[in-house]
Amino acid sequence: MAEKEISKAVVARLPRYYRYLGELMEEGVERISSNELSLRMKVTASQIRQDLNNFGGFGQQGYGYNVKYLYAEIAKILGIDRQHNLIIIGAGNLGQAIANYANFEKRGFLIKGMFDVNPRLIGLIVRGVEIRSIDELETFVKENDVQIAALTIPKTKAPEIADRLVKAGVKAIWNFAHTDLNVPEDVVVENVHLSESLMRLSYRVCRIQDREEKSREKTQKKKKA
Amino acid sequence: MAEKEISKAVVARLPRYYRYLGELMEEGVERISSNELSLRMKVTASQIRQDLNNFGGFGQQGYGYNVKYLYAEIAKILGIDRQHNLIIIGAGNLGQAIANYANFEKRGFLIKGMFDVNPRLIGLIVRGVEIRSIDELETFVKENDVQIAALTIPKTKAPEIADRLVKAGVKAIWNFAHTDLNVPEDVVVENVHLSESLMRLSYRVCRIQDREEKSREKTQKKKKA
DNA sequence: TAGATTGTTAATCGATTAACAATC
DNA sequence: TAGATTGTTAATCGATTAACAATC
Repeated sequence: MAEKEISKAVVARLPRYYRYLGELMEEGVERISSNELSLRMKVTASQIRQDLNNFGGFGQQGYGYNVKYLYAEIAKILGIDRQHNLIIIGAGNLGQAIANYANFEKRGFLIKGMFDVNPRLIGLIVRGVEIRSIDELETFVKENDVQIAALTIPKTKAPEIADRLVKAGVKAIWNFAHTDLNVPEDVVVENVHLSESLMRLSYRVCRIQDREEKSREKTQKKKKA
Repeated sequence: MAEKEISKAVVARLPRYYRYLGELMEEGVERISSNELSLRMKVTASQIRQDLNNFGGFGQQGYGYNVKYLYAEIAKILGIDRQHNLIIIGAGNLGQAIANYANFEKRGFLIKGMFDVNPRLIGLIVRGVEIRSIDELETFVKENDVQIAALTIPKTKAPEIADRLVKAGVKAIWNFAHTDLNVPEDVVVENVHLSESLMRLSYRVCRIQDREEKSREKTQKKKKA
């Protein structure tokens, strides 16, 4: 009965399935075959079936998948049917952007508090959540059963705060700081490195620009010849 | 001379190499072997050498890699030695967070303008950049040679704006809207789906929680026995 | 030269796709 | 029952790791 470890690639795709199923529900679609879904999502039907079968047989031969049912099942797998208490460290624009994103609460992510070092921010209320001094961090985490901390602070402070969070009992860090964090293996870190994302974009734009330039040069040559 | 296509996985790792090399430079380290770097980055030395050799031989046998040189070479590969003109569509918290991130300018990303539909935001200046009405979008893109647009708007408006951007000549979209975009193949889309990132985090936290619960049950059973 | 470390080829591993029997 | 579509096994493809000859 040893739980087979699910590959990272599969898990990474689940939220996208979830999103498409949500859209289908909104459209009033009741059932969908892996083939139809594959056309919408631009992946292979085979991959969809393989991915889902890592977690169980959610479909029915000759019928396909019941949209509502599959949607609920994926929610369970992702754990967004449970409640997660969350805090945000760093009440700058990025921290506030996260606090203001309403849909998180629908998915079970409850923002319990925000923290900052800036005295001008402390005491302010963002979306019903008070910004507190970072000094209160440990007490607050323990008293409010906080599992997840979003880290939207400069990279210089991130490792120290990460340590404090782990010691206080936080189980997961959603890391927006531009640095990697070292945590014990029973603590989860999910990185969102925006600058790296932008560099990947830059790489791809440049490749296209270069290609276009090259094809222009070719036409130039042809004209001369 | 057919340029071999570099795999997505390799490109995805480049910015991380770049970041670590930057840190090494700050520490005053002049050279580094693939093995030393592999220990720092927690990847295999083999992978580092393979990755880099996709773009050329940047090292020297018996010596390793010159940090400064490799740093500069990766910058060239990623195209962050060139200038990219960027606009931000959506001047909410997320848009302002991006505008305020100073380091982007160091990497050649120049924020030319911000756009919003909210009349109360239009006219405001964020980090020296004026927030404009979305009506001015097309004119502005053409007059300012804008290549990249960051899309920090609700998913309902995203496809329409994406179309307008493409028609106006934008070559890349940094998409923060919670939806996929359809664009011609010579236009690049880099997605940052924060909600999906948070769901992946949720999945991993739940697995750890479940595991801990199970091991607690086991000890419970042992006690009874 | 001897030692170190790359660049590169070969071996392994894992993920994706194809195929089809099972079954609704 | 016939048709459709899953669940699952097998085949393929690609990415990672290991090994080592080349070379500084």
